[in-house]
Formats: sequence, C-alpha cells, structure tokens
Amino acid sequence: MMTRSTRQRRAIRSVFERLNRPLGPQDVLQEVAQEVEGVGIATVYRTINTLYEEGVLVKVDLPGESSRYEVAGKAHHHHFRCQKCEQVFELTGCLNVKSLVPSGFQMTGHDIVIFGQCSACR
Amino acid sequence: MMTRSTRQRRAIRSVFERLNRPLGPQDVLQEVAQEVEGVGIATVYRTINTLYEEGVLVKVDLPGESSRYEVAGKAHHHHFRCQKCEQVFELTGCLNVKSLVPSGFQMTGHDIVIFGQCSACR
DNA sequence: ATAGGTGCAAACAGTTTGCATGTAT
DNA sequence: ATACATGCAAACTGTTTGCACCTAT
Repeated sequence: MMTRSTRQRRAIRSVFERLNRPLGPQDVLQEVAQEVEGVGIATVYRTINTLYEEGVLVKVDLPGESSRYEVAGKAHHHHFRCQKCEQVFELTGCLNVKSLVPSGFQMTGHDIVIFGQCSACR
Repeated sequence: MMTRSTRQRRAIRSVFERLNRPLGPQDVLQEVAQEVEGVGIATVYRTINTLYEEGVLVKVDLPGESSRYEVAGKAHHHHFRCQKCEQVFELTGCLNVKSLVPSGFQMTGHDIVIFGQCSACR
C-alpha cells in the first residue's frame, strides 16, 4: 500500500499544518471545503485515519467529546478547551501526577485538561 | 413531574450505590439484569438521565469514552482507568493546575485522568 | 494500465424517542 | 382513575464500509 498525493489529501494535511491545533473531522471538512469543492466526509475520515496510522497525526481525546487529531511530533503537552468557542488549545508544561496513583496501581500515562474561556472569548 | 419508585428504578439506583464507581449504561444493564429481568436498555438510559437531572448522579467523562455516571456528593476527585479491565477507580487528592493556564485565559475547571493497570490486573 | 483514492449511499453502533401498554399513586 | 414509567421498535447521529467510477503513478 503506498500513499498517493491527491488534491483532497494535500488539502486535508495542509489544514492540520496551517491551523496547528486539534481538529475533528467536521472542523477539517469545513476548512477543506473552502479550498477543494465536493469533498466527502468519508474521505476526511479515511484520510485522517491513514495519516494517523502513518504516524503523521496523533489523537487528542478530551472528556465527553469525539476524537480530534493534531500533527505528531510535538513535545508532551496537555490541552485547554474553551467552553464558548469550543476550540482546543495546546498548553505548555506539565505536572507530576505520580502522587495521585494508589499503591498497588501502575501508571502508564496521564491526561490533564483545563476548561474555561480562551483569551478571545472572555 | 414526580418520580415514582418502580422495581427498575430502585434496582438501577442500587447498582450505583452498591458498586460505588463510575458506570456506563451497559455496565448498569448488565448488573440490573441479574436482579430484575427484562429490563430494556432504553429504561436504563432514561433512568440514568433522570437521576442525573435530579442531581443524584454526576457525569464522569473520560477521554475517548462514552459517559459514565457515579453517585453525587463526593469530594472533588479524579479517576484512574485500568487499561486491562477497563474499570474506572476514584482517586483521592488533587493537584494545583493553575500554573498551566496561559495568561489571558480563564480557568473554570480541570480534569486529571491517570491510565495504567489496577492492583487486580497487574 | 493498474492499484489506490473518491463520492455516494447503505450499513453500523450507541443513544434517544414515539407509542401502546403497564403500574405506582 | 390517571399520570408517569416501561418495553419495543423506529429514528437519529457520528463513523465506517461497499462499490462503481476516477486519477496519480
């Protein structure tokens, strides 16, 4: 299986690079629709999955929401979700959460999500 | 609108009290099916929603998963999810996450989730 | 020329809703 | 008796898949 460079695929990939924040399939469709017309949602899903399997994108799951994706290779980070515009932003920095792990339990990962209003929405 | 005490409702409510951990509709159905027979999944959903609106239950959303619920009134806490048995456990303690909030952003809440293996699954 | 990609519509899974029937009050 | 609750099946929503057609290689 080798990946071809199609109009749609280039457009989808460039959306992630240009916006540089976690995006869901609908976000991507909406952006892509402005560049390339008649792109189907199925293609967006398929392309995102391919890019994900290739390791170009990583998944960003926030509590209670469907998956978003962002370009891979960033340093470890967490996210802020604006409750008004619903956009997700990248946070820098992390915290040591080990102290919360009960004894006898083994930690393999963690997630921190902060909710609130972004600077544009306050 | 007043809430009646039916067999199904009593059973569903007691499952949350007995198991004392976040449960999804399917978890509840499976438990309830052992006490009361012929309970429909729709009733489970409706009852959970009613209990949620009444404030008896609170929602527990973990990244990438559908909503679970647990009995309300507990102290602020976070969760640990076992990647093997998929159960969710309550953690005690919290961390100060304010330092992660970008300037100009306003924080109204936060979430911390730890993944790994529970003591029974290691 | 041909293996992959695309669009459309159908299929799916999880959740919600309409409706006739059952039941707590 | 009557309003609320239940079970079933149909409707919905977000995601995936099958298939005939299209296109990068």
